[in-house]
Amino acid sequence: MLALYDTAARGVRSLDVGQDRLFRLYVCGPTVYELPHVGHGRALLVYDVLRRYLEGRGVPVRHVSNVTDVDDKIIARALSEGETPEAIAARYEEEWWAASDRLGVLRPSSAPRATEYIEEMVGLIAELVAARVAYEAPDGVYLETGKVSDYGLLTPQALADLRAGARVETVAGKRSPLDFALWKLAKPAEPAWPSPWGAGRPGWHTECVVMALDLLGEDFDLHAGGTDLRFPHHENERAQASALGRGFARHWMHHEMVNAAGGEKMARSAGNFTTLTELLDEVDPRAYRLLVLRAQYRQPMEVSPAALADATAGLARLDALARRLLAPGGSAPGGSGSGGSAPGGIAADPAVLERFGACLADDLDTPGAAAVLFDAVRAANAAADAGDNETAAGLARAVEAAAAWVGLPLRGGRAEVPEAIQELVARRERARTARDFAAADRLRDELARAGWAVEDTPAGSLVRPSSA
RNA sequence: GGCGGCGUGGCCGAGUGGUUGAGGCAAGGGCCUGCAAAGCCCUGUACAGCGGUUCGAUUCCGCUCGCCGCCUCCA
Repeated sequence: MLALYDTAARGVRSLDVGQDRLFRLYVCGPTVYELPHVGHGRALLVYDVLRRYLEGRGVPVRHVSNVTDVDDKIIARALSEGETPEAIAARYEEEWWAASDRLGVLRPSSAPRATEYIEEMVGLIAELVAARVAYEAPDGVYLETGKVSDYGLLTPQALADLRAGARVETVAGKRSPLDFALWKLAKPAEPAWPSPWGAGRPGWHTECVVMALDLLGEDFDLHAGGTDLRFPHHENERAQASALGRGFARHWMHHEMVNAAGGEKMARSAGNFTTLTELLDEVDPRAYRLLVLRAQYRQPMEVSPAALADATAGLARLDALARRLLAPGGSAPGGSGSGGSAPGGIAADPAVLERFGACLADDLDTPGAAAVLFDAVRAANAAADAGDNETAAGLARAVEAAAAWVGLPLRGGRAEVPEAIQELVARRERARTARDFAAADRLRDELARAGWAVEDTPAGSLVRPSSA
């Protein structure tokens, strides 16, 4: 029912999922110190699709995703903007959820903040110190990675090589460059919490372990995040659990990054989008979802104005199908021939949904699933052209259901049409009936300038906002 | 420097050791339409280069070139 590439196993492996057991998912969330960018959007969408796939299969999912609200970058931002770190974190967390909502991403079951877990983190660090896998240095407490027997599970390269080439930051008292901070002693004016080692704040890698174990328990099903988190973040997370003999993630999933057009750096001046917030102001959020779906999650993906335009066009094709074959009664073109709304009671074509689901189950092959979707669109339109409304309706219903499954609601319904626009449409209809096509075309131009597109169908003229 | 990944038609993007190359966008031709729009039908000498393995490679192996990521900021 689901196979995913597992970073630890370095291959695609089946996951143990079923309707009778809770699927426990942990996704690394954001550090809230700036506006989310398009890459964050991809991350949100990839795991949203995974979750919707499972839930659509009837699998209950507990989805935990943290919010890092205490961190060096937040502190730096606060200093540069003359605000408190708390205010910075609160503001950008709000922006994060706003963008997530606009994308139509389901909120996690739990979204704990790091600052809500300080005591638990101190407790875990104390355990690590007691187990002698962590030690105190002048500026904090470090985990001694050399004492974790399976350190490097997620990291293909030999740790010796890794040590050799890396920028090595010399920290007095650190026993190995690979050792990482569990607790950072506070400098003056920095946010601080009490601890047995002095006032300070937790290192970044500890919150996820503590939250995952607390909210999901040991041996949870899947831990996910961007490839950039594979090392050191995820390696270090699991090192802590491993050092204490706790079972951690059974499966590790990493999605690839987003690139700008042609390797160009994303910049507003280049006409690219940099923040997700900006992007969502410019394009239909569903178009970005479709763009993300059309790339496999383990492949880098390009986000450019051209790519977004492409996705927008594809989305318009889906919406056009919904408009033609799924629109509720009323002004929908009815009857036989080239149009007709779906006859009631027609079920979604099961073969389409089956093929669609099979693609998703196969390492989240969303490009394949999209191909199934668009195949069905063509078949539905062809059936409708041939007057086979029953087949057309079944296929259209399947398209609608499949798209909705991955969080892509289609817009087939008539938009609210202002009275003035309706009047222009009516006048144009009268002109056409009178075969005064010059007048009809002038009215169509007028509607276009007002942002409305007209389509003449056997059942009458339809208008819609020209952007849709 | 080390490690990993990628290079498929105008663009995006799947996929496969073998007579017939998913899907989308764009383009050209046709049908439909008063004209459009939407839709349908048709149209594409692709797999970076060079070697190797093989009866046969785009698909496996090696090398070269190019691009990208990671090597304790990072989705």
